[in-house]
Amino acid sequence: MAETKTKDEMEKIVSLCKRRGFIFQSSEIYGGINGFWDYGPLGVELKRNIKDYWWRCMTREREDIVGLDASIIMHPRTWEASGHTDTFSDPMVDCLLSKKRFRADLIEPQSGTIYHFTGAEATEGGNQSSEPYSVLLVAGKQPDSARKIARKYYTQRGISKPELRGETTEEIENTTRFNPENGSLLTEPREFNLMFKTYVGPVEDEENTAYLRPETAQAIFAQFKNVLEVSRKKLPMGICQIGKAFRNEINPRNYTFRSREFEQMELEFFIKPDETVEKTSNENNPKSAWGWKEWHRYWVEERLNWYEDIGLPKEDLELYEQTGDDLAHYAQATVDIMYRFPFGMQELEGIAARGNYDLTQHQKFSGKSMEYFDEDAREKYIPHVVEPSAGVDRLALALICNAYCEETITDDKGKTETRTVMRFHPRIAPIKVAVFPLLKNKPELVAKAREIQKMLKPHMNVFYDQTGAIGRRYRRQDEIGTPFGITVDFETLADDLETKDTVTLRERDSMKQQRVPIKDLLPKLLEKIL
RNA sequence: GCGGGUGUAGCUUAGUGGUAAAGCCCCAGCCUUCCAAGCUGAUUACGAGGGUUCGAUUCCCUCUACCCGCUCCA
Repeated sequence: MAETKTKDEMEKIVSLCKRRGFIFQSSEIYGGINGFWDYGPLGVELKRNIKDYWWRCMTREREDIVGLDASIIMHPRTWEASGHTDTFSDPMVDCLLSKKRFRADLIEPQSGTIYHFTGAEATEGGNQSSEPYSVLLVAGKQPDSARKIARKYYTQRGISKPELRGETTEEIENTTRFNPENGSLLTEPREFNLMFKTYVGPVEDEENTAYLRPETAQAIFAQFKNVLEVSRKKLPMGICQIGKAFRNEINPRNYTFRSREFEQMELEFFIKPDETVEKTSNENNPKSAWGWKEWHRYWVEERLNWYEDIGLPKEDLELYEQTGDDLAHYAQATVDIMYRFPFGMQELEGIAARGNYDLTQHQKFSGKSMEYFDEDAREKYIPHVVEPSAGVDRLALALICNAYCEETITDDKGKTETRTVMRFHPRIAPIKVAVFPLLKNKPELVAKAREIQKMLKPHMNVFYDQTGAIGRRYRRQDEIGTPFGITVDFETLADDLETKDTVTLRERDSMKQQRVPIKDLLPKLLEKIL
């Protein structure tokens, strides 16, 4: 069933998400707003199930991790310490000829001769341009190649067969104002600030500038000492958090994949520095000998297993190890967990070994100690950290893409039709079970179905439906990924049959049904969805 | 940010310089003893603003959103 997910399919998925209430465009009635999305009734359940399961696996079922829910707006110094104020605002330049965009600070300085032109005149048609333009000619190239570039530029601007005007030359060294690929002049550098800016208090001035957090992680570092103390944990220990983050993406793309407002699930797992590990490891506890490499590998494995646990197949997941240029300057290692989206292999989660960079920075900027006293080693140090950081919205999209399936089925009479099924893992399916009376105009069927709905409701998301033919109701649930359907029929009510107080339990993927005593329903379902 | 494409009902599509049609979905009712049956009825749309015009969903301009490519991407 591993059919290829095409772009065509992506469109169907987007359409289904809207039609059934998973995802809507934000502010749609006003024409929408680029990079923002809303989750409808089913989408919000899906997201909640994802977050709940992550939270359960990260904190409740572990003894070494605790939670945090920090504010979105923090003291602006936070972002100076983390480096976001600097690195999240890159000056960018565009090539006037090719329109290609560069980061101004990454352009190699060049030396050579600048050819300035004051304009150009068309040899045909008679129109002209008085816009100045310049081309850099590096040593060893013919002057005509500079003129050729200039003619191209003016041709682009509507001057046919242009004759160049006002040529002058200038020697220059180490300039970054020209495109290294073609010599064309670049635009003035423009700031691209990727953090959302706002003002704390009603007065809008520089003093009051604050930012919507671009990641949840920094609050964990900032609260490290507080949380460590109240949690009464010893290293290694982790602090995790789920919350909104904001990035002014230059170009949001691929549906909800790259949004300007998104939700993260982040863990900062604090560990001993490798030097300390050597001193304090003991034979009874193998993990005590783990340095950052072992912990990093451990978290990659943990997270990979977790994705399989909620239904993403191994063959559609891939690990990508960042190296060299990709790797942030502070990171010792980063592994991305990628998923095969219909639009390509894309990152779901990054697991970074960040050394003690962040805590060191916050110690430096706040003047407050971030040190930890290790009782085994009898020494103080700033803990190191491994950070698994996942995107909730990306994961929700991955799960939707993964679940989407169209299958051709043939009925008893040999008629074929298409069945659309969302094969969500029961654990994350928005609705766990649907309850139907076989017919709605038989009060005793309806009453029994309502009774079952009431019984299950406190334990899971149940949907009751009595409209139309039973087959239609099954298909409706298939399309939103409800894994189970319960139908009350006449055999449920028959006093003289063994089937009294049994119902049919239909399984979404196989469409197979079995008769189950009503009293067995709850344990049977709970076992599947937990 | 650049280039190209697109925007008519919840979805998929017709169509026209004189305010719009259909299928599916949805809702109500009837019917229906297990996989989108049938019948009756109902709601719902020309992305926004401006211009040309007696009159614009249609032509023009601007904006916006979505898709593709480039770019960007902690």
